[in-house]
Amino acid sequence: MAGEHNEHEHQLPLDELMKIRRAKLDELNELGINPYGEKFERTHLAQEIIDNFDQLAESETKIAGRIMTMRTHGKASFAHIADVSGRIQIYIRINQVGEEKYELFKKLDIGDIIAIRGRIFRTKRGEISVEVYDFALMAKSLRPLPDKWHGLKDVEIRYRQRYLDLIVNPDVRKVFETRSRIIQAMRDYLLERGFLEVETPMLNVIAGGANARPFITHHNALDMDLYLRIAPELYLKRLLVGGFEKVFEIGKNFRNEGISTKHNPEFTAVEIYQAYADAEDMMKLTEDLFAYVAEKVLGTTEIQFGEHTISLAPPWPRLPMLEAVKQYAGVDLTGVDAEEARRLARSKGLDIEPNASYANVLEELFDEFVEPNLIQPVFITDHPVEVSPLAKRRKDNPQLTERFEPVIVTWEMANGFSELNDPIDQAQRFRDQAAQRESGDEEAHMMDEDYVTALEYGMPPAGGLGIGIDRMVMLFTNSQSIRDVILFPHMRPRTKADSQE
RNA sequence: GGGCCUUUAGCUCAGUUGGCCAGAGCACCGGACUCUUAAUCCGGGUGUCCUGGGUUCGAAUCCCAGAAGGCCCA
Repeated sequence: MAGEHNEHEHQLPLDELMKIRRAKLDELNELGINPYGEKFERTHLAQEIIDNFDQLAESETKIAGRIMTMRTHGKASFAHIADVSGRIQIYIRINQVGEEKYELFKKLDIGDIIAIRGRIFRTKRGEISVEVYDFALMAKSLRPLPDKWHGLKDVEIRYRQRYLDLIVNPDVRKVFETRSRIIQAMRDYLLERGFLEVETPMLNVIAGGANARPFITHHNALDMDLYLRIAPELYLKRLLVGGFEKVFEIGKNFRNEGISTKHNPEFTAVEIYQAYADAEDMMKLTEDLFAYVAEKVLGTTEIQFGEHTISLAPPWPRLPMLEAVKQYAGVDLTGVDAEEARRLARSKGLDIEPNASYANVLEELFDEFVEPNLIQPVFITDHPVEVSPLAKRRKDNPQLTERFEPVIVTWEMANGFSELNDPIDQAQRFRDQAAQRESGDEEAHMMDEDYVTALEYGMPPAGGLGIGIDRMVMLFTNSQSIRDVILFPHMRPRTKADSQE
C-alpha cells in the first residue's frame, strides 16, 4: 500500500526546484547516506553557546538545527543553523573535514536539518561560530523555504502553513511562547490561591452558559445529535453544588458565528468560580490576575498596544453601564420604559428596531457611544437582568444585575457576576430566554432543567468570571488580529472539489 | 450577509493606453573563490499571470461569473 502510494507520489508533476532536491535525495541514498537521521545527543543550544562563549571558547560541542543561510566558498563555507533557541553560524573547511565530507556539505540545501560536532570559536569578523569536525543529515528538505530576507508575508500561507511562518518569521514564535507563558502564569496564580483545575464536557446535550449559536455534531452509537459547548459555566456551577468551592477550567469553547479579527469559531477561555464570593470579589481577582500575569510575563504592568500605553495596575475604575451611557452618549435611561428608551436612542441617530427591548437599546447605545472610547481598563457594571440570565439581581434595583465586564482597548476582555443561586428565579429566567428563542433569537439560552435541579439542592452564593484568553494574548503581544495569536486559525478549505455550489 | 481591496516565478514584488519572447531581487542550476554574513564575480528564467467564460486582429491588462484571502460594516 505504502509502495503504491509512493509510486503515485513520484508520478505527480513536481516543480523544478523539487525535482532538483529529489535528485539530491536519490544521490544521497546511492551514497548509502540516510537522509532522515536518528536520535542525536546535543550538548548545547545555539543561544547557550553565544551566552556562555567566554567559558566555552575552543571546547567541543554537539548542536543540531535547520540550515537557514549558506555561503559556500571554494574550499571553506559558512552557514547559519537555527534551533529552538536561535541561530548560530557554522564554519566548515576542506582540510579539516576532508574532501568527501566537504563535497557532501556542498550538496546540502537551505532548509535541511543537520547535526554537528565541532569546535566553538569566534571568526575574524567577530561572530561566535562552530567549526565543523563532523556532521550528519537529520532531515533532507524537499521544498524550498520562503525568502531569507523578506520572510513570508502572505497572511494566507502564514496561517495555512503556520510551520513556514514559524521557521522564517522569528517574532511569530515569540508570540506563541508568550501565549504559553500567559496561560502558565494564570494557572500558577489560581493554583497558588487554592483553586482546583477541573475538566467538564465539551460534548453537550444542552449548549448553555452563553448567548451563542452552537455547533452540532453527532454521536453514532447513541444515534443522537450533540452540541459542542459554548461555555463550561453551567457544569462548573454544578461543581459548586457538589461542594468544590474554588474551581477553574481552561479550555476551548465553540461558537457558530462569524469570523473576524476578534472572533475565531473555537477560542480559549478560562472560567473561575469561587463560593461565598460576589462580583466585587471577582473584579478584584480580575485586576489582580491581569497585573500578576503582566508582571510575570512582561515584567511590567505597563503594556504598549498600538499607539496606546495601557496601565494594568489595580484598581481599575468601576463604571455602571447606565452611568457610562449617560456620560458618553448624553442619554439617561435610568427608570425609563422601553418605548422612551427607543425614542431617546433614535434621537441620537441610532437605527432602532420597533420591538427592541430596553436592554437591547441600552446595549446599542453602549456599543455605539461608550465602548469605542474605553482604552484604559475599566469595569462596566450593573447590566440589565434581561441580558444576564445567570447573574444575581442587584438588591437596590432588581432590573439590574451584579455583573461586570472589564473593557480594555475597546474590547470586552472578560465577563463576571455574582452567580444566581435562586432556582425559582433561574427557572423563570430560562423560561424568558426560551420565549426569546421561540420568537426567533437563536442566541437566547436553552432551558436546562438539569441545571435548575442542581440549584434546587442548594448552591452557595458565588462569584464567577470568564476571561477570553485569545484577546488577552492579543493585548499582551500587541496583536491586531486574533489569527495572530491562534496557531492554526480557521480557514476555508482550498480544494477545487468544493467549488461546486 | 453588504461594501472596498488583493491574487503575476519557490518567496518578496514591478508590469504604462490592450501591442514584439511577461520582468527584477532573493532562492535555484553551472563555473570561480579557504574568515563569509542579504558574501562576491561570470553564465542560465525555471510561469496554469487564482479559475471559467466573454469582448478584440491581439488580454496579466477590458467585461461577466466564481474561488480564496484581507480591511470595514451588519
